[in-house]
Amino acid sequence: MKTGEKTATLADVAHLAGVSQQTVSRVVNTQGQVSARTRARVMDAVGQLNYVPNRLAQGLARQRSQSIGFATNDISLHAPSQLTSGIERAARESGFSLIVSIVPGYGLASVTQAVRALKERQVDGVLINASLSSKDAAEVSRRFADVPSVFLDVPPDSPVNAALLDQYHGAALAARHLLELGHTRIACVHGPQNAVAEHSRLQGWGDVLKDRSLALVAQQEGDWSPASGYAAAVALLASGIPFTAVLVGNDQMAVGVLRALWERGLNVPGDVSVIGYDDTAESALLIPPLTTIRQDFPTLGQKAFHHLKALLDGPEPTRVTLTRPGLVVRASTARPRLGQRLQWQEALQVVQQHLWNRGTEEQGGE
Amino acid sequence: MKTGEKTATLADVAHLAGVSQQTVSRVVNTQGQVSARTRARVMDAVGQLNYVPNRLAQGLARQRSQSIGFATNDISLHAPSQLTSGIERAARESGFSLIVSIVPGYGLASVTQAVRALKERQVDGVLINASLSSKDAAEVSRRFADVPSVFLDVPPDSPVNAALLDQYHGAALAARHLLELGHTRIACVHGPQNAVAEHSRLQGWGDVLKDRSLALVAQQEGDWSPASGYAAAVALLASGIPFTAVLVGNDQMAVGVLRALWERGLNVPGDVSVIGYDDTAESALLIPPLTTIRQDFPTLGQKAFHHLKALLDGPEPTRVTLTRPGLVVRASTARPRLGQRLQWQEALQVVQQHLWNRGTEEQGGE
DNA sequence: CATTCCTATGTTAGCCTTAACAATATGGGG
DNA sequence: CCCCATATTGTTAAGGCTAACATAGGAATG
Repeated sequence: MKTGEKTATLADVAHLAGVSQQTVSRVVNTQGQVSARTRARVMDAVGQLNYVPNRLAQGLARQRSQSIGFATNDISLHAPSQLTSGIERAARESGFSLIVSIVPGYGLASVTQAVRALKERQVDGVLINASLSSKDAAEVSRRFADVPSVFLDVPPDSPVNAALLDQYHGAALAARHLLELGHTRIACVHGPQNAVAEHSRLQGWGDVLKDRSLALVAQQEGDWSPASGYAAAVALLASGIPFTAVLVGNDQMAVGVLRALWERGLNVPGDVSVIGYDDTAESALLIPPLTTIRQDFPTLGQKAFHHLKALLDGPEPTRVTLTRPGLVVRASTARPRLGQRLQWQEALQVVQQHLWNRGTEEQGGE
Repeated sequence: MKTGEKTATLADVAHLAGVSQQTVSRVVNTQGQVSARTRARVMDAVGQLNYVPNRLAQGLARQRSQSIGFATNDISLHAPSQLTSGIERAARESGFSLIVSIVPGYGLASVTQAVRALKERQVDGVLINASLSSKDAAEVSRRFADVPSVFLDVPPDSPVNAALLDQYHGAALAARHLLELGHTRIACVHGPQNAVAEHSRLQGWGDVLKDRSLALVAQQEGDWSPASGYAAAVALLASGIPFTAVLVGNDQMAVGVLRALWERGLNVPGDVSVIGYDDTAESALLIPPLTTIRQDFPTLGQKAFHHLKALLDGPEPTRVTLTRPGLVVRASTARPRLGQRLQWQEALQVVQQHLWNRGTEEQGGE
């Protein structure tokens, strides 16, 4: 903070009110016995000087900063930003401030660096939303043993405190849905492999298919972005491998997949079923409305915070909470109807494409 | 932070290394003269004790916390989350931590509350991304005169430090684009009126139309969400007022608008042109690809931080920086072709709708 | 009326760092 | 061999707050 006309301190207030610092402290923190008269005088002085407590000093004296840290990877993505929203809210309601520290990249080193920065700030605990193997999570937890931590993106069997979404189960739900519709040739577009959650999902998809002696007919990796979903779908189509359904790692990539299929004149769900993951705000309004797996990140954020808070209040045994996502059936999935494509649909595509081109050529590029 | 086996302090390190605290401080902060031998001994002790500096104490002593605050409204929205990403990054690169405080609701009181919480934490400065009138912004700036502040969502003529996107100009770009294509019956779906930026945009749209003696034929308000965009478009259609183009306040609502038009069997851009605002990652891959106004929030966040940092380093005159967004022409806009709707398109809608319904009825709800 | 027990308030000593100043050592010039 | 400049290290006093203990009045009790 910059020096204006000097911020008032407890001592200033005490002086003006003619009482001791401690009394002012008691009034400000509404704890301990203070006579109504004194309280009024103090409050008055607080108002006059526009006193604002100094939480740094308070934290130093109390040995508790009333702040928590959130170490997360790219906060501009859907999941982290939704999580942040839930965490901040829960924290604020409990009187905690939130310090955000982005984990730049993957791996133990990056996470360690981010958490260290938070520890320097004396956060009372940390929430860690970065992909970490079971082993690495344990290592982080050990290395920062004096700072309670709750992980949000680690394998469910990690020996650390964690609040997780049951990715395996969610993925299984998606795969089972396709199976029940009668699909047997299923491809997938998954997220980055170094994302732990994605690994669980791949597993979930695979296991369900395996139960029916099936397997994914093709896989492509994206980076969560719509553009990467598009590229992945294009690659899938280019491979020539026939498939009637695609499991997609998140709804954003699904947008790209939908587009790629559309460009090829493939009808969704007539020719290809597409199922996403997340249920973002736009998913219900895409064309077609996207069948997907719902994940409630803000709520997960709140749960994670309260888990952390419990850890702060009284040490509990390490535990992992798993929240099961749900299947949301919309219009992007249906029974497979191989080889029954309607002729006039292709005609439509051509006409529509033509219209768009006309729209585009009138104005130059970007 | 919880007590584990006690975090090491400067004194502990000093003791172990057999030097004074001050010397350790000098080594840790790499400032002042320290002999190589001593430095080595200290570093060794630091390593052994796994010493981490206490930034609270440091902030108290230095009268500078090396942290900045970000007061923003709903961080789960596109703009705030993108902004956060840019700000955090710039801050981290300059050695600052970021404390996030959500502004719960609209208006001076909410903002004051959020900024006060940040001031308590002794942030060196604040970035404020909440809609505030010119007057209210000045009031906040005055009330927290001792904390340098940069505003991100205030009118461009506000007497405060601000880093803004030129919403007026961006909106004008969009309206001009439609005009140039030949549209005269233009409707709009705008965001919440209490959003300052939205006000500028409405103004931009209006002024451009006024230049041609035109006006918006209809307006609907949304809340930035795709669902609200859908509802707004439905209302627009239900009103019976004919229009050939829609200006939309953000790309997310545009998703809903596209969907509503599609459901009515209206072709975009054949029957109605749609232009969004933001250029989100999915915009280029929607069906049809969305013509929109590009806004680079992460970069704005960085600029805002550096503006704030300049304020910290040396008081400068108050200034406002305006960044001009750009028009991205894609396929959702074209010349108006009133009354030329193709019959078979409606037929297609019916068939497709039927297909989807089939897909849906097989599996129960959510 | 002395004694006990609250209630209301004050005092003192830290929390961990840094700024400012003090002190000691080192080395070269006269 | 003394003196001064420089390099290196140490000492002391904050910074704003709270925990823990100390003290002074009363009211209640016997």
